[in-house]
Amino acid sequence: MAGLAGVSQATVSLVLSARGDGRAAAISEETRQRVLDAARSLGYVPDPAARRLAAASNNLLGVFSFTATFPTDVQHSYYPFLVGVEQEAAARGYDLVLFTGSSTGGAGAAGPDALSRVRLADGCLFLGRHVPRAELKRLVADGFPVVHLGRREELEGVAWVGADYVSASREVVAHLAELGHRRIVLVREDDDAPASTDRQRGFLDGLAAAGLTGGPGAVLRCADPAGELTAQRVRALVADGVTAFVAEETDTGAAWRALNAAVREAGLGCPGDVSLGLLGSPPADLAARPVPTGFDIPRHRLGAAAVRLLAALVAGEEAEEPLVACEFRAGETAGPPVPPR
Amino acid sequence: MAGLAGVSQATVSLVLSARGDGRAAAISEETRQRVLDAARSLGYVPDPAARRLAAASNNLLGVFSFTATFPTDVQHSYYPFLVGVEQEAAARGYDLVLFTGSSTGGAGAAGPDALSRVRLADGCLFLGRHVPRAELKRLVADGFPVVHLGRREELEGVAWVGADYVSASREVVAHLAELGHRRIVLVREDDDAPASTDRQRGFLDGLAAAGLTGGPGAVLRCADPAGELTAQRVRALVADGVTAFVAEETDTGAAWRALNAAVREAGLGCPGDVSLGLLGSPPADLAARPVPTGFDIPRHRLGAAAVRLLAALVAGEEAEEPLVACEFRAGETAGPPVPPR
DNA sequence: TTGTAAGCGTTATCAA
DNA sequence: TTGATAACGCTTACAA
Repeated sequence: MAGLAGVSQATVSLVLSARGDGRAAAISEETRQRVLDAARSLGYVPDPAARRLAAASNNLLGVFSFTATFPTDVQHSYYPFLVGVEQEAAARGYDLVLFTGSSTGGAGAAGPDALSRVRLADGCLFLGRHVPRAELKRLVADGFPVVHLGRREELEGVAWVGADYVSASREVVAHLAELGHRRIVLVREDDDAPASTDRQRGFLDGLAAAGLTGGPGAVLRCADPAGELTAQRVRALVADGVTAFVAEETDTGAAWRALNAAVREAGLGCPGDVSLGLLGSPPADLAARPVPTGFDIPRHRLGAAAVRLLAALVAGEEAEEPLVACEFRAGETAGPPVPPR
Repeated sequence: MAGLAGVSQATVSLVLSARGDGRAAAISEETRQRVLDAARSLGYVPDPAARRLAAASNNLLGVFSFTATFPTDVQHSYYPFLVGVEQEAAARGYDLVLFTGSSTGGAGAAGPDALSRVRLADGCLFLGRHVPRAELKRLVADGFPVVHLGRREELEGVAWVGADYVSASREVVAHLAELGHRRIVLVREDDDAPASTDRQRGFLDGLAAAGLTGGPGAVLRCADPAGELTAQRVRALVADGVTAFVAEETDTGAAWRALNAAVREAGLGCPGDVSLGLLGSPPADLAARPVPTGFDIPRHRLGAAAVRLLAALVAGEEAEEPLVACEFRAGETAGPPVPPR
């Protein structure tokens, strides 16, 4: 190549990497053209591998998930996040490396060095619930840029991006309070995932902000929502003055399902007799009608925010705000309170 | 790294690249362990770019799409393919590089060298309709392993994997013939996409195999199905002895929609009065009921097959059968023929 | 069984 | 404005 154009390899490099940049100043137009022509006629393209070797960064952002990145079941997949991840990565000129099969028994599933593979990229995004803390912290300790998608305050030093469940839950309660509800009950499952805790906090904050009292019965915490949340129980609560219920969103949608079933079984209409709220998005099979009042987790934006943060870390910049706001969804399951019949 | 283990760089390379292979014979178990331990403690991972440059492989398979890889609309996305791609890649120990933003204005959207980025990987999978032929053939000519997902016979030399529409369509016709239908009409759009042509061929093959005659009217080819395929037309055909219709699947589902609309408008029930078949999967909004008799394109398996083929090419092996069988779907829109009322 | 050394195709740093 | 030349981190003969 350099031969055909009659110049040195270095000159070729100069010409070809100057493309786009305005600073073509260092090369004479004639040489430039000669090189460009030769390149075209040879179909020459700089080898990206060599390029990256020499330039020490490879324009690659990793995505590592502790479960299959593309599970067969679209509902429980990371797909929505990836949409945002890809868009933002593309916008910033990064390509994505999907580290496959963490759980699928794939590429490097085996050893504890499975995680080391990610060092191939300039930085890596992590998704999933079950994180191998040690390995992750190791990466961080080595100065490798790491971002976790989902709140991870327990893992000190690990940067993360998460949805602001607190504010979103508070907003839903505020909406109900504004409609006139005075007694609202939260139905949640009995685990202590950050996502659950956050929602409860937001719920209680919202109550307080509206001048309402949480009281002992305001949070219905049940190991098995379907078992505890009976029609009878609902009827009793309503008789006692409760006019609205909110359920937390979980993987399975169990709380929301149980709540709906119990209300229906109690012979109560919604929002005719009671108002319902869902702190999150409905499971796919219940997505149709009626649209639950609640909020949506902006998965696209979360993915994008994660990439932004990661890109910042890679560039050695400061981390930004890790919380992404959720979107309030008016829905059709909440109306003014109605006194019990 | 080599220092910590007290061995030469070459030994490190030997140890690390022998992994998986049974031929660890050339290295003493002790040295091997020492290197492995050192690597683990340092979190060392061979630089893929360097690896590739040094003429080996880097365990990376590329995925390049000519539209955004992750369109917001899941329905029209490559998601189903990616499920298979990821699974198969994981199973074979490959990681995936998503070359982003071909159309999104991303990473390398610009020049004609956008495609050259894929050379970083050991081989690359291409998805999408609008292929830059020249660039692709260039890659192939350079001996870079390339597989296109979807039939691409026009691009000589480019390996591809596609669905076997011919056999699948033939099977649907055979099913109808077995039910007793003697006059079947194919409704197709008026373009010459390979997918359309294949279906028609399968349709005619199926007719012939069942001892039925295609005849001039067996294929209803209309530029605008909605315009041509009127209720009147359907009624006339039925009066003339036609007892079953099959429509091809297209992006928009236009043919199938038009067929359904016309039949309904003609006051005919299905499968009571006429049987219907769909050569493909129904559009999402019509997916519910009734399930159309027809076939499903096994997108998972297509993705997996593409990876298998690509892996074979990367390994310098022979290409395998590029056609993936579709799955017959009994559905609920076909029954025994009924004489016109 | 392990070490030495020659590339691989760029980029970057100096000189010229 | 251009040309040598030294990295870059690895693989792979070939030598020890």
